[in-house]
Amino acid sequence: MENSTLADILFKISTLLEMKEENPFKIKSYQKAAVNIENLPENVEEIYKKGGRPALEKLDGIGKGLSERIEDIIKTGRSSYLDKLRKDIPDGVTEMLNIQGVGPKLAMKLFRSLRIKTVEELLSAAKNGKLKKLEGIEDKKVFNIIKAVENYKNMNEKHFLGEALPYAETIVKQIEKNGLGTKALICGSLRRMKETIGDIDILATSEHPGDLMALFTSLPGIKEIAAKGKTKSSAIFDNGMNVDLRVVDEREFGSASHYFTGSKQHNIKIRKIAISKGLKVSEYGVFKGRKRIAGRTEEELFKALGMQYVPPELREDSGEIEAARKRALPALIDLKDIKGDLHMHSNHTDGTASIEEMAKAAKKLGYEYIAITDHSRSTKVAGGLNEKELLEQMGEIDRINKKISGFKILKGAEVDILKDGSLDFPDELLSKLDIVIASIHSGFSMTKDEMTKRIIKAMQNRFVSIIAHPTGRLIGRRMPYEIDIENVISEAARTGTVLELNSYPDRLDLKDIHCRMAKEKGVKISINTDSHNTNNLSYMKYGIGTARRGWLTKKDVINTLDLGELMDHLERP
DNA sequence: GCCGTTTTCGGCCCGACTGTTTTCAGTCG
Repeated sequence: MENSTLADILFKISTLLEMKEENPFKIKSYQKAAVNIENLPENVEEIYKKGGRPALEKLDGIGKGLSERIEDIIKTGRSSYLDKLRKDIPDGVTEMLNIQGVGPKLAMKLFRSLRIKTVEELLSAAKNGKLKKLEGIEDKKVFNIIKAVENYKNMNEKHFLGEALPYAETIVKQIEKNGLGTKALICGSLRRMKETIGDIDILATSEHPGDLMALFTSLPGIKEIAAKGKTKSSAIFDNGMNVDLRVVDEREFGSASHYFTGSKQHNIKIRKIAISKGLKVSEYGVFKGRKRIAGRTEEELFKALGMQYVPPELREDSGEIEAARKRALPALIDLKDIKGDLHMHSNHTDGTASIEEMAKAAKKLGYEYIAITDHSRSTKVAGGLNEKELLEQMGEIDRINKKISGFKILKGAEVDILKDGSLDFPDELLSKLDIVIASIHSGFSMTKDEMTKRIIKAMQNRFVSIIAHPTGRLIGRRMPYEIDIENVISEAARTGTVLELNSYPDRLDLKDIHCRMAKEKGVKISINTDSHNTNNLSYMKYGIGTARRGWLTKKDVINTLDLGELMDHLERP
């Protein structure tokens, strides 16, 4: 069972407990356990299989009660406790919590007093005046609920990092353009580089907060203003993106950005540490009694708490706070460490740019090398190359390499891993290439066992350098293949195979926690863009963000090596 | 329901906004 599935069940339990007005701290325990499990690199089911409930109870936030619930879930595939809770509260009532302004109390009141049990029923009750029968609900609230339901209905859930980040950057530019916002910073899960994000949070300082709010709320593309105050405004843009802008004083900027960046669990733990030191942390600063002792910068805030600076991408309460207190955080990889890109396509297959155009674009980014890795013959939809075409392409690369100085194009291929784990090209041909990437493009619906064996067999081929997009997921569209990722990582460690972190915004595969797991087993990662045109090369920053979330350093990543070192690394005995 | 360099019992992060209210509960981040 995936950790995310398990975490999901625990989240659902916490929601239902909240609606039943259980002890708030019990509710928090379930939430905390869910978050911890979600961020855990090791598979909880495996932990349980190896060490039983005592092993579970060693995990942070899991005690006797929760280990029993988790055992039940692992053994039966469902939670009898959750099933019991759901009997009393229909799923539709829980769904109403997604409506802005409807929380657990109101949802239950609607259900108990008016028998409203779906979002649709809520909308019609709002429209036909039934809602006003409830105490404490007047016209304004009814109006807001109608608006919120409509927003909920045409909101398409989460947005890709690769979609949200450029959008947010454009808004920041517009805010800073006319000098009203002296400083603006993207915060929230976007700053933490999560693979999908809900809202965009922007923090700004300004000499003229009122004017800045007026500017923000009149930006092009705004569909609706959800709130507009002196220091905070919230707007919904026509692509469904919800953007919050907050303005704070310069001297609060650090503590405010830390607070608005989150994650929630990280903030809670930071505040607890503050309390244990006789301090108080809020978005307005770090306080000793009434005296502000830090807040202008985030560095200052962490220093005041006796900690190392924690980069935003690590702030998930997954060990970063403990490490920062011991000054043991890794020096995370940075975009500028990248010296080349080892996975891209040209117009010989499904790319749109020529090899030379790709090379020149990469050189312009400051890279020393790239690998051209077009598809192999079996990937028919992408126009995969046959042996003869690949040999011709290798000749072309030799010719282009002579033309471009101070830069090297490696001869590569993205070779299909066939259903039996063999490769789409014979070893004799693979041996002529500088780099071989192997990946799966068909036969997704195999059992976990078969799929794991298939990939492991490919890794055992001595010519295979990298496994590309190892889990095959497409975020929001396709689940990962059924594979035993821990086994795959162990085998990669044994064979010295590199695993890819594919930077394509809807892939980000390996994902953050798997990167961390690979690093711990000593497996090297290659962060590649899988570009199909020259613009795609810029996707590298999403891969870097994910790598940082996975605690990777420069030395964990092979395409930070210079060309000579890389060629040595790619040599197989 | 979890947790412990003051604790195995008594705590558990902090503050703003909204809509409804004359002092606050609910919601949100």
